[in-house]
Amino acid sequence: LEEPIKGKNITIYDIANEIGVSAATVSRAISGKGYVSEANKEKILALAEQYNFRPNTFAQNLQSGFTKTIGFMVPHIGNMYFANVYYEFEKWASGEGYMTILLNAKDNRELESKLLYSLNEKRVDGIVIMGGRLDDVKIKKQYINEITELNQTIPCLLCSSRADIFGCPGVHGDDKMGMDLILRHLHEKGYKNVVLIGGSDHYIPTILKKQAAISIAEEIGMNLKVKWFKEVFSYEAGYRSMEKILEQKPYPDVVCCINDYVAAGALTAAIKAGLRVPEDIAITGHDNVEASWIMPTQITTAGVNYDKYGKMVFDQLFESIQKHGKLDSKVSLIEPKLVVREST
Amino acid sequence: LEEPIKGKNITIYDIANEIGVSAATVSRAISGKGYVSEANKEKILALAEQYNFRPNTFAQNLQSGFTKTIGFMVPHIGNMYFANVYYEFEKWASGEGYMTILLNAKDNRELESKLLYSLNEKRVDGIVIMGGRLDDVKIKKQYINEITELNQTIPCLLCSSRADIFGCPGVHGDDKMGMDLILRHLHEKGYKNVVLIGGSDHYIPTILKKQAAISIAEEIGMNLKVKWFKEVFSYEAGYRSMEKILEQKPYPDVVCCINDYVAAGALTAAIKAGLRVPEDIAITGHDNVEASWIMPTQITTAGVNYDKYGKMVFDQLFESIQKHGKLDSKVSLIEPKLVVREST
DNA sequence: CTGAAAGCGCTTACAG
DNA sequence: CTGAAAGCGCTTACAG
Repeated sequence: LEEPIKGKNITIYDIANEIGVSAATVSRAISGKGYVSEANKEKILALAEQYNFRPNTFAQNLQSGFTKTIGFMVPHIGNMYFANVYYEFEKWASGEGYMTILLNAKDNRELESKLLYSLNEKRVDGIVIMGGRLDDVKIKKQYINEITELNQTIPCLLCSSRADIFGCPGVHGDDKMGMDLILRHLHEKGYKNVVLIGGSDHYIPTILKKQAAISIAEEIGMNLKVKWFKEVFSYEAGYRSMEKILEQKPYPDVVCCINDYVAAGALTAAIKAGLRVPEDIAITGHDNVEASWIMPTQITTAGVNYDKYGKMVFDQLFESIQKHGKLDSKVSLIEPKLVVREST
Repeated sequence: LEEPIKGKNITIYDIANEIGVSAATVSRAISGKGYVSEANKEKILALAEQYNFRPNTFAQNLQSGFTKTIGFMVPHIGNMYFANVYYEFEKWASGEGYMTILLNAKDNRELESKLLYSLNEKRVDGIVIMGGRLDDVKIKKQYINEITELNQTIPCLLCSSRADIFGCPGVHGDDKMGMDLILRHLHEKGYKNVVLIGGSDHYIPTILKKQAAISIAEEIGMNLKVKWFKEVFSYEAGYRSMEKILEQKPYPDVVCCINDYVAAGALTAAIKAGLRVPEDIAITGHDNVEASWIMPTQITTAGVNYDKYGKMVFDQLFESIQKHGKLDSKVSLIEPKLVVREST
């Protein structure tokens, strides 16, 4: 086998010359579009194989205008919630021949803008955004416009319950239903006094959970208090919040946490304080990430169907790409499922 | 401000026509390379700004041959070891203007081949590979050749201690030193009988740890047994292995786990069995991922400096890109650091 | 300092 | 079924 000269890539012209046909014929043979005689087709494909020929993607892109590349921006891929969605998404995306660029925006709003800008320059075919500014209660008009405008050029899909204010389609977990499942489960188990921790009134998802919790608790007759402390979302937040809660008796029967990281922290603080979970105090989480099942006392949580979530994100984005970003800005909700474990 | 017509992208020709200069001049003004009169430059940049003009990346790529894109293949981004390295890598990569395509190979050797193939087609500027076939003791010649050949076209960087057999540069944690740190720490603490679990003789990294453990234990005079059970690497593996170990008395003083997931499983099994950690039995992990510090009994582990690891991976790959893949196949080891926690 | 022209590698009507 | 030609949008010697 002759090796192509290193550095010089094989092109359709090389193949065309060697066989004595035109580049157009080679192109047809390789792409499988248009007529080519069987004889020529065979010769061309054989030589292409031999030279290990790959059509130059840029040239193809330049022609088609598509990159078959998608941008995916998360705050931090080390957060298993994002990692899980990404993993499932990538499966579907690569199934359709898309490659995905994964960006960590580090919860930095300026950086988000920069990254979106470069994704735009890169001319990806579509963009998925999770977290960051999407969840801010107070959000600069400019940060909204940026995404609205971007969506005119490149279809965007937002993992947010209020994707519509950005004029984009959205996919999000049904947090209200999640709270509902958890509180009704606790109610059935006979728990009466519940405290909700780990959120803040600066972030949409935690506000929605809070509102849902309040109205459901009222409906089923549970005594619910919301205690937002300084730290939010994290293991640390859960740990500190639980410490604060245990400063005053009587303790609540159960502590509902805004997510599983908070729950893991709360669980640890409870154990350190010498309490038994769930006998002395019960704990619930949200999202069903690794943190919830890895704990020695596994945590009851509202499970996200990540497979469905990732598929929905891809499907919606794909549809929007087909429609050149003209997909309406409706939000698809992913139904959670109650996962009962040892902590309740 | 006039909006460009939707769908029709602004090109240097549009700008050139409107101002009455040639496309070449516009190109020079925008790229900043070559001479342009101040007067023209100003007009051009102003109009570019107004139209929000972005040079078409494909056209540029077609010209330059570079994509400023890197491919990064891991078995599963939901494993925090990979997520941590990726996160740090991406930071440095985007600092240098590279975007990174993240691929999950799902520990499927065939899929790995496919993904590498498409990365090749995509003409990324460089490729990072973690896990998968790199760690197999028995590896098909074809799987080795694939990477060796790929590295001729696209510089590859392997996160493996034996990158050299693929003819590629490598970066890897110094597992031998990690075992050393852990065993000496245990020795100092007075532990005598240690069992190593969670690995298998089918995977290079666990074999290296095993060999290191055996020779170090002998050197410092500890009694070490290696117990590989059927399952490996995972929380489940740790849980089952610990169960097996607790079937027979006397228990070892301490169980060393091949990684933190295994350690988390082992810890949980020990707690379920009514043992106190570390009083009744001590446990250690490896890698310092979330699983090690999130447990209510935090796990002593060999900490990877992920920041340094990610930077080294990028630096080496970048250097290899500069040298057109002609970087020698030496492996850079990242020094671990002992992280002492509650489990010992 | 500027423009005409060639070239990067492919695709796709169009004419035959 | 095939080839000549134009075009995708940019860059870069080259001549002026």
